Amino acid sequence: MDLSKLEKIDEYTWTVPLKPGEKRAPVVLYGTKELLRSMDDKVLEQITNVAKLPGIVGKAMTMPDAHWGYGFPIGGVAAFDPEEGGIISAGGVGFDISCGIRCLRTDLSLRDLEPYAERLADELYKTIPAGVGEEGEIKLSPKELDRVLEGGAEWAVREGYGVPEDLEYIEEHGRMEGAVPEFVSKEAKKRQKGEMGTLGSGNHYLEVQVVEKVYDQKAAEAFGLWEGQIVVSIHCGSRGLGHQIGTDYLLSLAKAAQRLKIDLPDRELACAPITSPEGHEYIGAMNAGINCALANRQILTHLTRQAFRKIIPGTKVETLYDVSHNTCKREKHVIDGRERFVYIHRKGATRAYGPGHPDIPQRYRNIGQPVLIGGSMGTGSYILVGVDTSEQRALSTASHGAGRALSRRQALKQWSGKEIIQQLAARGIIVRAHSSRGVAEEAPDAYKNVDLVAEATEYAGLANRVALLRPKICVKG
DNA sequence: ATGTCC
Repeated sequence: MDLSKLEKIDEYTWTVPLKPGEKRAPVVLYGTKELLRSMDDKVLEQITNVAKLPGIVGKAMTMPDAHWGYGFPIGGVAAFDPEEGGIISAGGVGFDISCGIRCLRTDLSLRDLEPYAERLADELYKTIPAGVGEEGEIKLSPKELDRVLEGGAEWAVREGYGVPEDLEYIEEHGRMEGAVPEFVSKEAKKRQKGEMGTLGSGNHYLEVQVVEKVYDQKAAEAFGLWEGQIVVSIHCGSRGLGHQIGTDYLLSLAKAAQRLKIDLPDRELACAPITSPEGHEYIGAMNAGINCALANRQILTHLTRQAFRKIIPGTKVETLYDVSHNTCKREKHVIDGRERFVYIHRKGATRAYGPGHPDIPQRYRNIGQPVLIGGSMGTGSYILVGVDTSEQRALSTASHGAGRALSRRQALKQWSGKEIIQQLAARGIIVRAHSSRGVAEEAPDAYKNVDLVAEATEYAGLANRVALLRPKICVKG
């Protein structure tokens, strides 16, 4: 990104000056000079376009891990007020609705794990269905799938995939209100009927990780984390169903925008007023997509427990937290000095409530919401905690991952999957992948440095680092 | 991300 187009507010906060006559909300980009410089100019163009959408309130923002996406940048955040003609956009949520990370803590230390690592890797690879179009053991009738879309992780626990305690540590207690299965197309449901409890492909993964470093002892204690401990991170979303909802509603919202003569700065920003029929339908379908993803990660949690207990009997595997990073949620915030309900698009961005928020599980409430930043394969991941300053700065939002630095195509040109797996093995990381090409696309160096993203997230006042996780086993689609 | 072009 060309930094000369930006105005520096402080080392971690940048804005774009308004051109004469230009009408839009303020744009704020969070991140260091180095991170911003490595971003595509498209990120700036896209977030400036978002700032022009009807009914936007507050600022259009990008997180330190932002990169070029469909319509909205990934790492883009924007809130809209329905009472001011605010819109909802499928491109502002992302195709993989409610893609997110579930983190599980175990009672194992790295030393406990080491003798079993290869066998556990094989067992996880066998147990966790993954890959493009890959189906699992669970086949659902249309009726049963509707129950998934209404019930989310609650449905999964009811069916025996996990324990009620898991639900307490999932956003929305595992079930998103306002899901309307009737607004999800037959096609979307057809694609999902065999895909519940599957990991998918692309940047999705299941990693067994060790807590390498604790930054904040008090928060780590509250989260049940200690140095040397084994944890598991599951990164996946709403699979074929979410993707199909995105495809369906992109068209429907584009038609609505045309009918209502909404002046779109970019065709990819197809949107409709929150209060319009199309907007209303998308919200019902999107919430169903969120429940699909929450149920999916809940089933994968159950499968992970099974694999651990088969190889290392008696292992405790508890849900630390589950965050979504592709959503649009109705939340109460003070904007322009007034409390109001707004619809916040967080695309490749994580909700990050500071201490005391009632939606944080009791156990963590005085500390803040856990924030999970997934790293690229073979590097590291971070657990952070929400802070007070994030509300005013970014409507309680933080980064979600490392963010791509190279496109998939560029990555494929540079590496082969085989060499990446060998390189990681030499560093003690066991990779079990369904696709060698997928591994090349996800090569560690195709991503930004996650350490810099986590550091910038903290210094920008969005969330504080609690623990650094290093991968030991990585299962990929 | 994605039954990576029904």
